[in-house]
Amino acid sequence: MARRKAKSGPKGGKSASRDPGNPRASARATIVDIAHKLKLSATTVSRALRDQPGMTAETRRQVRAEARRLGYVRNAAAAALTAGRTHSIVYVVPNTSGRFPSLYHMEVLEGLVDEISQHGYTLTVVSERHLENLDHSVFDVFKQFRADGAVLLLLHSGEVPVPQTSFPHPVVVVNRIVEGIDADFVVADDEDGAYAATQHLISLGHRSIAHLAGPSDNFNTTRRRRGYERALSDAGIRVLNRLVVPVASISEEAGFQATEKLMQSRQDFTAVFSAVDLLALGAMRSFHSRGLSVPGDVSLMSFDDDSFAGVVKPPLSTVRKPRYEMGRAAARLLMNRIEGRETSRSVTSTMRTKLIVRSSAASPNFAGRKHVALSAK
Amino acid sequence: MARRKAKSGPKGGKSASRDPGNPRASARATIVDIAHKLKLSATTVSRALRDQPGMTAETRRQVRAEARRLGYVRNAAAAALTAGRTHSIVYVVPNTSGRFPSLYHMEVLEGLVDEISQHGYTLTVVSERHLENLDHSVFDVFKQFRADGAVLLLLHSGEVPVPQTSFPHPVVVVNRIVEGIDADFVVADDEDGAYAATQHLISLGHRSIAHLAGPSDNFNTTRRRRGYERALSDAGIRVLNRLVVPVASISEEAGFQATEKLMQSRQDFTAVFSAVDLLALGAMRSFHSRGLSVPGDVSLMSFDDDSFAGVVKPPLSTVRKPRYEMGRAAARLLMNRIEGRETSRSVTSTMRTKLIVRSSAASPNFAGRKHVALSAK
DNA sequence: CTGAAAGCGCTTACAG
DNA sequence: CTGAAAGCGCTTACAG
Repeated sequence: MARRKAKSGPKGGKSASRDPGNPRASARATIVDIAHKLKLSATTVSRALRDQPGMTAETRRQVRAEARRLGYVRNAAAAALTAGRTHSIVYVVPNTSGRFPSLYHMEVLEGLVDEISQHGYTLTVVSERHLENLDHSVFDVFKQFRADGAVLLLLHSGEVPVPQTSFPHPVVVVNRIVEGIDADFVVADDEDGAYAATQHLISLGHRSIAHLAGPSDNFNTTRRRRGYERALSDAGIRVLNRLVVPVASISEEAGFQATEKLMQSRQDFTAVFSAVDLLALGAMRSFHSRGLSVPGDVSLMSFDDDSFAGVVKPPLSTVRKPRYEMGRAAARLLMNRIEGRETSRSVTSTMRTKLIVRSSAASPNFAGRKHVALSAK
Repeated sequence: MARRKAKSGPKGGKSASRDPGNPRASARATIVDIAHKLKLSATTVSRALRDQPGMTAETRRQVRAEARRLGYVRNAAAAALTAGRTHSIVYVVPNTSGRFPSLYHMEVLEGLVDEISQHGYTLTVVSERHLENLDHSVFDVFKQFRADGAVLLLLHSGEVPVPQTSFPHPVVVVNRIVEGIDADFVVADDEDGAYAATQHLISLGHRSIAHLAGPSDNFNTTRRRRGYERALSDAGIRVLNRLVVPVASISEEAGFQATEKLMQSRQDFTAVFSAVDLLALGAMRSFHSRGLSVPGDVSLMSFDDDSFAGVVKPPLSTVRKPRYEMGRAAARLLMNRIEGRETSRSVTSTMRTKLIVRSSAASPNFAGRKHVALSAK
């Protein structure tokens, strides 16, 4: 006979929980334990537990009560094997290098977990690095892992290797829109956030506003630049290319260098809108090194609300993406797809950003301020 | 007959990958696909794939080659169901409120994922909040989720509800040691880190060093205080209780208040060792508001290397825990337990901290400095 | 060194 | 409204 039968005693190995020889074992109740107790079939129990229609309310009630008494928890492996769905979502952890991505993706992850667990789903985390070691891209995640859906947080700029085949399960891409892939998207309205930041500066009285622009192949910073330009235009202010300094990479040093360059070009301006907080940090260093005060001599606004933003001197006025909510939104999109409520080809959920007003921007003090152009060394 | 057979055609439903009617399906190859191709049994294929002994090198080679050709990936659900182990680890995401915990647990998580995926394990993330909604504590994680092990990052101070029964699978607790629970532990050597920080101050010439102490029920900050006291004693400096200000909760404001209190008590000191970066931030505010310069008039050292530490003015000298490495260490402990290499009752892995010297601490300028005691308002 | 058979705990057509 | 039977894709004693 089968070894398991032999091992688990007279009851026929139906469940370790009733095995007297193994009192302290994991002792998981199964669906047939419940069925036996109630003199029902496993089929009925299974249906009752999954809220399937076609049964007395009374039967259902009894099954649930018994399940609760026994501390029954569905064996996810068995369910996955038979039903062909795992009730799990994979989240691909990006290869983060800096701090901000880390913070970003943690909050996305938290939103994700909170939302899917309410739907009875489980989150499996896979690292992009691991996928790469297996010679796979993030889009190949289903080749290696079984899940009912995936969310990919895409943090890097530039081209993305668009997969040849369509995905076997729904995919949500967070943080950027990639053309030509069969997925849903969650992004923040970076353009609108940048618009609001710039407008804030304008409403303070600034007319000459420089911009530290991110890399031109970055999905998010290019949209921030558009927001900046649109805010100026809408206020009847000309967009001057010489006030826009593009930056090739995102770092404090890059922000410093870009600002130095701006100063050396002897443009005059009363405010700067930086596409990224980290760049703003470099800008501050540049200003301070020239004895310029923020916001006394120059106002500064930025984007991201990185963890240091509220803590630097002066605290940075900036724009925040709803990171946690973006995670939840991604989860909801996935649930809608998986449960068949969403049938359109692709949906993009664009989330509102939030203007965080701190103290790095103020009205220009035309009379008393040091002209930044004069501070060029 | 069975519906699945009927559905997948003449080959007997062995695998969708050979079903001509469904060319684009998920098309997962199974073990029997490989077996058929090679005229072997599923048993042998299964064994070959799991590196079990007792077979020709040649057979093994063939199986692996065929598996690769077919893009075979083990069906984890089936394997879990039969073998009784899931090859997955649960990570319980703590309820973070502040930023630092978020950063902390992200890096722990990354170390965890990287390490376990090398062992063929998968990471399932569960939130503490979700467990609580189910009326469970973090220690009940196995009641709700099946996994071969768990890692719990315990961030909060104070008592912990020690579980009555032992765990059905290995558990590693990260960030604190809890007596009376059947687990392994990964902690940093906070005492040693604090000792090093204090010693750094002493070697700079400070003899009068105040301490912003964390909550007295916090596992980590109490060890930091011990490190501070031991460093003083070892240097022949008396530990003065009036130079130690305890704080009830950890926040910038609490650090500010504690420092104000210290100043008002008119103690004189030339340096402060703060148990937590966030408190140090409040201390800085207090000093600056009194026109005291750091490190000109007071030196400041801290602990955590929170994300703002390198970015405030002046950049904070502090102590860093190896967060990523702690995640890996937790994973390794788990693997050792699961694979039976570790049999002792409990092992605690204490990780070395790192002194990060930036610019908030310098030699005391006894001649020129403003005495902090005189700055009391 | 290799395989046949049973079983893990569910779910799903199908039949009543 | 309920159940018997087959099957998901593996792994594991057991037998040769």
